[in-house]
Amino acid sequence: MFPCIFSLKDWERSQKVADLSTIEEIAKKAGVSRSTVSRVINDDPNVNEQTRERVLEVVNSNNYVPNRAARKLAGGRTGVIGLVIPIGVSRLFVEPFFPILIQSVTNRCNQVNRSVMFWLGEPEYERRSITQILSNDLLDGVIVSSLKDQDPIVAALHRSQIPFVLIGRYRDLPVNFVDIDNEKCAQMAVNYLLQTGRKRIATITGVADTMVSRERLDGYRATLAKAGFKIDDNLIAEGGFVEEGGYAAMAKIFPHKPDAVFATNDAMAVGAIRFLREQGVRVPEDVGVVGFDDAPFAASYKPSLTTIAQPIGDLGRRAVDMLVNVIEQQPNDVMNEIFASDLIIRESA
Amino acid sequence: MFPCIFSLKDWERSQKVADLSTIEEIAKKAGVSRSTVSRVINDDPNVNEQTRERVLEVVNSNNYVPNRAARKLAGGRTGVIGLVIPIGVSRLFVEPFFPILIQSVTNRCNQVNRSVMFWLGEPEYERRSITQILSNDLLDGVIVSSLKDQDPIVAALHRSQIPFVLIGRYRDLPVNFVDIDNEKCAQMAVNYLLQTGRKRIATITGVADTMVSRERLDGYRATLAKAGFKIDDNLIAEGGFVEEGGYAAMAKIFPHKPDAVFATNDAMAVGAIRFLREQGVRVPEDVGVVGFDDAPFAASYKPSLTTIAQPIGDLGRRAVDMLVNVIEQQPNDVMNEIFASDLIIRESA
DNA sequence: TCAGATATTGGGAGCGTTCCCATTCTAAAG
DNA sequence: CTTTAGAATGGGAACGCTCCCAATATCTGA
Repeated sequence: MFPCIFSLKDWERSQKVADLSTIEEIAKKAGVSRSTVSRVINDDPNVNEQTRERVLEVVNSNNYVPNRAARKLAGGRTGVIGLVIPIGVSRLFVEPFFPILIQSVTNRCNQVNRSVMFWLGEPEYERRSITQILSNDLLDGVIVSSLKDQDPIVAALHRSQIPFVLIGRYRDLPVNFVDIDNEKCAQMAVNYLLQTGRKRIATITGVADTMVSRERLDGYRATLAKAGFKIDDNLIAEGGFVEEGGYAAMAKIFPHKPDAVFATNDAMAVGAIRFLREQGVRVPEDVGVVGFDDAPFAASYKPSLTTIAQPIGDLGRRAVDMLVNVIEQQPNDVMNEIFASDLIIRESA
Repeated sequence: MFPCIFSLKDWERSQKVADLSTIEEIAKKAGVSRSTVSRVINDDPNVNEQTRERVLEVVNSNNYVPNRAARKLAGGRTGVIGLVIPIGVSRLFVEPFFPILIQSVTNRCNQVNRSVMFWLGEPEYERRSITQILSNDLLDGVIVSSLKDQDPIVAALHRSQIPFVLIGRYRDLPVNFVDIDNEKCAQMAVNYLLQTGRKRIATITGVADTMVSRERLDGYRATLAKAGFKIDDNLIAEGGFVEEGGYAAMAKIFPHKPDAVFATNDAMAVGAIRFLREQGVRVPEDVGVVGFDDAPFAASYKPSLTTIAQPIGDLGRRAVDMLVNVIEQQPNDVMNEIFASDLIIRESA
């Protein structure tokens, strides 16, 4: 179909053609009406089996793809899903969460024959353009990840009536989302540290005004409290989910003599370990470190990271499936799904 | 415009509305015709200045955004640009090149009021769907990065007449592209190693059937030859642009006693250093290592990496600008732009 | 054998734009 | 005061599809 091009000669020979026709042309070739072709390509059951095959044959041999713009305009779907990740460059590059998420969402979309339209985090002044785009256009639905608490996009989405699914819950609003149980994850991490005899367990939190940070911190607090420990605020510091932040947070915590740290992602865990090393502190002998994410580097890092593995791929795939379901079935109730995570025990704690 | 939502009450109160109208409604409100509004929003000069202002006022106050599907159907543009990066997961996660590229492309697109549709690398069987999508749809144009030699997408793009720009040249075909001078970069790296007295300089190449690998290898060969060295094929190994590959390549090269390595990206440089360390070899004292990319971790790695810094952000931005230009001006000649790169000297060589 | 149901098909209308041509308005020139 | 070029504006047609209803073909049972 699409030959490779091996030389300039090939290139010049290769003719510019558009072998794709309109539904009307396909109809004529198949000897049926526009409507019948439309039914075939939209899987309408009310078509004679032989007719369907004949049409399908013409469709395939002509490499016909329906025009999405026309389809949308006529009240149909474009098959385009928006993916919005409103975070800054620094985290996008460093946290493995995002590339994996992006990959799993785009892959699943391809599998279910959808395209992905993409928005990365922007300075505030560009948010307006995002909401404009969302509220009109070519999108059948939207997936949004990593929201901050006061992000106006949820309200915009809601107002514009476009189907959407969040990755990570948003306040306690009744919206569609997929998520992990962050509190329980934190509980697993802290409990493990307690089991290994740690007495002064610190935590490095992520970005302040996000559900995910709050939940992990709540889990940390609750677990310690339940074990009969008093919470020492000196053992809590914010790291913004980036390596440098982990380093700085560890520097703040260190004078208060922790014997373990629950870093709420792996990037910060690495930052923390870097600081500890510079102080001549041994990990895990003197201070145990638990991370979060099971980043690709977590296993090969020295020491390899004990960490919580989120099923990021599952989150992305399920978000797509959920959104497609919302688009097609328009259910009345909101859908939620919580995925389980695992504690991966390695060397660092 | 879009208030934040602070509670369930807010949520319930927030009404679902679509305050965006059609061009016809705007026209009525402004007391002009559909055509005039169309002229205004498309910057047609044939509009009375006062009329233009009046229309603009209505447009803004109603938050009107033209329907892209309708626009496309009527022969206009959608303002959507496709970004295709046909590489596998392993590299996407590891090489900083891609997130930075993605970020710079999407940011620039936002700046020039375009949306980005996104395709990541896929197994071969999905390539078909990519070309299908490209050849029809909502896209005004396409940016493609990181092509392999035999990738059929270029031919498909050419045939379908859609404007496109490549990041990294493709064979010697007359197509629009932005690129760096890979041969010269290799020359810089190797020359530097020569200047520091290295005599047995090895290289770890990337993915075999790509221009970029070939060019860097050519540059390596040419520079050594020019300096009067004989090329020793034992000092050349392929690393596939990933850390593991760099490690394995170094393992192959090591028995042949190199005193320096030009790794054609930073991930492989790190892999190579990991191997050398395990052998008790000191970097840079015993073996100097030069990387490529100036990845975020390059500066903080121990030893910090001497590397070539590509202007990735510039490449992405320029690709967008070039594509927009092609879309709007439809120039007859192809456009190329080569960006300069820098050698960043740090500890590893 | 025929009414009535059911399966299948066809075609008009309309989605919201842009493009193009026709019309109206303005102002300068005769 | 009329004519006319040019500026400004309006509206029909078309883009390619889906939806809906009407028309036709086929089948069922009495």
